[in-house]
Amino acid sequence: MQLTTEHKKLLDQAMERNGLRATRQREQVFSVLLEKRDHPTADEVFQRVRAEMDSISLATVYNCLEVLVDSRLIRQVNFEREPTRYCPNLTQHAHFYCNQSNSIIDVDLPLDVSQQLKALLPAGFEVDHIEIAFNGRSHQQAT
Amino acid sequence: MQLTTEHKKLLDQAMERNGLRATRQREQVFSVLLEKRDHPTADEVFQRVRAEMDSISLATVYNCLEVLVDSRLIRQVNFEREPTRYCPNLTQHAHFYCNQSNSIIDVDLPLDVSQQLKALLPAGFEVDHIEIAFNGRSHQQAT
DNA sequence: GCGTTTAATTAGAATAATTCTAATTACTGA
DNA sequence: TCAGTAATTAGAATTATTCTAATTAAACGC
Repeated sequence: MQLTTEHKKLLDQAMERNGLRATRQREQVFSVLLEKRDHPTADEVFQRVRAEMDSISLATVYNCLEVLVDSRLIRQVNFEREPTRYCPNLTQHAHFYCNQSNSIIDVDLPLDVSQQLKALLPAGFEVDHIEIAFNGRSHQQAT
Repeated sequence: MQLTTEHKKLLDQAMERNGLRATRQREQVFSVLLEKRDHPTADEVFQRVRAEMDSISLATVYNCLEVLVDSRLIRQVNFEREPTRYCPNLTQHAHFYCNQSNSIIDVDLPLDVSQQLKALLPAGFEVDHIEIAFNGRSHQQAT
């Protein structure tokens, strides 16, 4: 699978900005994440990328994921002690972990709700990021 | 350090309820968590308990922590890829991770706010638990 | 109280995700 | 084309945690 020109540009610019190179490996990893947005683990990303680029190593996948996270092109999602998962959804959102299907669903987080959360903090607390994880069951289709 | 009679009773009842024994080790682990509420890791708990009971093993500490979590006497807190931390604060609360001091501060979570969060979910989503982690810096004293 | 059953503890090995290391390969710009 | 730097690679190392098998401790029936 190929990156759309739009995403390719996004990647190129982000790499440029950080003095890094938009390598084939980084493109592929990014592409795999955009293609199937099911919050794969590093190992799952590795399997998927390998289907198209069988020389890639797991270490490179980890490296690419780190670079993409640092460049703010993707987000890292941690849940309990499970392996880290990755998602390309950069809008403010929370995650819902369905215990039944073992899947993760993005939940849109309106600005006013995150403001309200920040308002819970005493003065002098500066927030970089809020991470919200719901845990439960859904009778919906998983994404 | 000793458990207060109140906490001892709490532990005894919880163990009873689950058909488990309130062993010396479990008492000590519980006591250590109640004494210094700084969200220690399993290893830190191990160090602290060992000061009073030098025969205890790390495996036992892990076992005790698991039992206490399962019996709902303590809570498990995960942050990114860091070692799991434990806290005896059972009230609804979020956590603030200060990047500066590397400490964790409990943030009270009013019922109406958690209701509001649950309201973000589409119909058919049943929530067991919401986990909220703030990330940033605080110019306050860390607890 | 004494032996038996069952649960808990222990030390150390095993596991699993991730990071590190050192060597090789690929870009980039003079 | 060459030099210099960045990225990739394979495999070793690390780290938190879990597992295993053996030992110890507690509880129960008598």
